[in-house]
Amino acid sequence: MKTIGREFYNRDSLIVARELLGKVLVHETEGGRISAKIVETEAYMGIEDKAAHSYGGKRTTRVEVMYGGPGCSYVFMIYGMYYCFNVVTREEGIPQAVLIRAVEPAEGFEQMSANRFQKAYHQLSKSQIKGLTNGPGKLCRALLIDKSLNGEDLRGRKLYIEEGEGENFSVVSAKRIGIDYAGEAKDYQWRFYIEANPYVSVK
DNA sequence: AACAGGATGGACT
DNA sequence: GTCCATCCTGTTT
Repeated sequence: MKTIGREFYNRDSLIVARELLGKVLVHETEGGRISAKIVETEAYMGIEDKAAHSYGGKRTTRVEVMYGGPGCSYVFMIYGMYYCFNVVTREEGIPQAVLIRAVEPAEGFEQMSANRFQKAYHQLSKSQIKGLTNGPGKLCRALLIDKSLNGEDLRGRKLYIEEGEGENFSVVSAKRIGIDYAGEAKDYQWRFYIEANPYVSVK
């Protein structure tokens, strides 16, 4: 399958967020290949977006990779126990990103199951299967994504995104999640997901 | 189904 | 010292 190139990411997050739906996130780990289809994303539009970590041009150690070139990862810790995985968009100096909020498992079910619940996949309950990767913190656990992958070039051999099957689906846009502090920006419909997909975090 | 509360630590002021 | 781009569990409708 074809890895997605730099120019794909060198556009506004609002476009990239939509187009990442249906693409496949791959992590080649020591325990094998884990992959999953991207089913829910959120656009963070940088300087003018009150919900973005880079709002107002804020430039700290944490957000530094958002100012780098397109197609790198931005991984940050949230609430002391979870990580969130983003793809950096736009050219160097313009700090935008797309948060990957939910994915649908494709390969590496046993590893994901162990990473999330320390159990074999066939031992999972129905709710555990449904909850395997349907949230930004959950998918990072399942795919073994942590701070050590911050700034990783997503066109490398370790962590990358591939073209999907090109199947047809409808895209739903909705308000972003968990950003009530962001003033009027909290109501922007900058979250996108594949309609009726069971792994979407919030309908 | 909806809500309440707690876990837990790094980044930032 | 305060704030999180979250998740899980228990309790109440």
